[in-house]
Amino acid sequence: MKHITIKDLAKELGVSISTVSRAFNNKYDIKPETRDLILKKAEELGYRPNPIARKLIQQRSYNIGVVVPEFENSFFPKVLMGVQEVMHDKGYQVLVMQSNYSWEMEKKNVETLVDNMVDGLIVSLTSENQNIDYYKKLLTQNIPIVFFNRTVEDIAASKVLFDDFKWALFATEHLILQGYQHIVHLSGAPHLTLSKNRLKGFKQAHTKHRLEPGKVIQCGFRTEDGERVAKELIEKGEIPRAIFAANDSSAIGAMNVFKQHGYKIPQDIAIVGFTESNLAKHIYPTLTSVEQPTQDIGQTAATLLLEQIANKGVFVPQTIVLNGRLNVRESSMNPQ
Amino acid sequence: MKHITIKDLAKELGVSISTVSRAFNNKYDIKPETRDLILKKAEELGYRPNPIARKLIQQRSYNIGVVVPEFENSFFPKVLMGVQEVMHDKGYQVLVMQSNYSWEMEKKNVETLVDNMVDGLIVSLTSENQNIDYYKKLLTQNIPIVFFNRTVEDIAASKVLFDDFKWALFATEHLILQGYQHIVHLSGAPHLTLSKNRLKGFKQAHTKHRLEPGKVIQCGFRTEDGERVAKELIEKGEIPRAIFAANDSSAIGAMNVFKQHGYKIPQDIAIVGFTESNLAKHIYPTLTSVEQPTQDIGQTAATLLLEQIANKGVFVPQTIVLNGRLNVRESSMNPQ
DNA sequence: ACAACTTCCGAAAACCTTTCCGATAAATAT
DNA sequence: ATATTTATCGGAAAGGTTTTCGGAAGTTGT
Repeated sequence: MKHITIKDLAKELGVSISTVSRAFNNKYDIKPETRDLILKKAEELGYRPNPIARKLIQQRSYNIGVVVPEFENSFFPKVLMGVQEVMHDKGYQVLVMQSNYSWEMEKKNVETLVDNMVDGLIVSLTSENQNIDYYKKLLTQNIPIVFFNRTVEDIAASKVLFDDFKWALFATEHLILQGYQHIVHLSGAPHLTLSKNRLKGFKQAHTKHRLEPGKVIQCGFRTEDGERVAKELIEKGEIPRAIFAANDSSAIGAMNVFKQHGYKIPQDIAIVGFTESNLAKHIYPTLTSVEQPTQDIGQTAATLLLEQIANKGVFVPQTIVLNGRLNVRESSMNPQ
Repeated sequence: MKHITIKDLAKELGVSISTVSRAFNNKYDIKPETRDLILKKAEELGYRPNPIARKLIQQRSYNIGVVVPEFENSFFPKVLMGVQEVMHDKGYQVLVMQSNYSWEMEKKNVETLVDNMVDGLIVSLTSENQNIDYYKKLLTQNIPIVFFNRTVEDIAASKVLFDDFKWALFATEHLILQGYQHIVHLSGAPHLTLSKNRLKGFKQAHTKHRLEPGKVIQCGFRTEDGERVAKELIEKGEIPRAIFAANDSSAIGAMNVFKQHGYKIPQDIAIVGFTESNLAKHIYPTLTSVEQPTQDIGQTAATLLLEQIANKGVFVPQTIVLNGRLNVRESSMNPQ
């Protein structure tokens, strides 16, 4: 017993295929009574239009695709929630693929999504150097894309971003105002704009408060990166008074190593992180961190994409920058 | 300028459509030279077979769908990694949908996935009572499904499970062997088999060691559930010597509340959790917890599904139970 | 030299829908 | 009463591929 098709339903009712189709897409040129009749019978037989065939002829799917590097940290899952919320409201389904920080896989993911005729894409780049020509080509083919979180400057697409510079400045300033000097920055993956901007913010805070430029250590985003750097610092005997890390994972990695070696947080070393992992308020001591409006990021990205899908062809790329919050916790409170 | 189709490519080369198709599906009845010629030209023109059309006629997609309740906790993302690993190896793409702990959404997700002609499904149930008739229908329609983590007994599908009973017993036993008595169990959502089994394990540990039955408090899986229960216990003045929680989130919630009220962990109260959240080894004190083989769960689920896809029609449902590990940490170490 | 295979390829059907175009009958206008 | 519009429907093309079937060569066997 195979799938029941529109033909079966039409024959069953003694009407033509086109009429059934009209009923399902409720077109104007069908008598309301016959429409109801068809819909009722369809329900009865369990008929549902085959979306594959529909996609093939309509060249659209009412699916949108989201591509993220990972969802092990809570950041991406949370923005995903935002995306889903508005998309489901509008009758879209959300297909998610993770690229595992590999740009080859990212490309493959985007390709399958496009091949599956998603009506649009929301993507957070794995690397800013790697696939951008491919994305530009996609854009010229008029496929709606909005980037978030990790993007690249010179691409004419909509983006929803976070003001990394501003909030890195605030975070650093917070440390300065707490009376800390000689702050060290553990910077993120150097090729990402967000790393660069956080670094810039760190530097700007120093010049603003007429301090010597703070020390910068190339670190990375993973817990192990933070651990490694902390160990190096301990070996060299260069124990900083305060640390501003480019994200929570590296902050926590460093913090743990320092704790293991007997340093007290924040008495000996103050620490602030970035991007509010869900560890921040549970770890000991609780970690001061910049919180991004994750849900909101997802929602605006989705809304932007929807607009773009609606006015296909005649849209102007928008860049929306969202606001955050600095959650001050124990790890950065100067005890004196 | 539209998509380039098989027809364009055929005309360009002066061969028939069928020959081009044969080249791409490398069938036996095509001359190797013409195949190479076609493939080269295709590369040149940027032609790729339209998967929608292909799905429509082949009734298969080389996509598989995964439906999970959420991916905010690291559990599901990690099994997802396992799934992706083996699926990508075999040339499958993985579409992920989250049902947000709503069985209506779960059903919708499964429907879109099926409509999109995924070759199979891997799902973790949101509720064990709600959609199971629907799943049974799917099964009779010969759609390969494997369940994991949250499943239901009387359904003839493959499952990959964890021996919650055994590991709950071990976890409780660990507390007993550390010298703790009067252990309280914070149980999970009562309608889930995994909650029941963890509860059973808790009880079994007591009878095995000839102890009074331990107290059970209906709690839930979220951090707030643990917080609520802890507050209630404090109000009533019934401070337990040890707690075995049905998962890490509730354990952590309870732990935080107790800590805030001045109780020392583990000196005053020992705690062990379940399912090794990524908080466990970062929180203070570090949390003893049962670790599930997440990656492995994903891999076996994927392998099982692949088998089932291969021998469609003539397969016997398999249930695979995987082993875990008890990570003993500070929160349960009896100081004396 | 002729039959019987191989090897390679083209034509056309099939997958399931939507949509354009035209047809019929009823309703309105003249 | 005739002409024109409106409401409703059916036929067929289109979307892009795979696959079955049959045919034209070339190859082998006797």
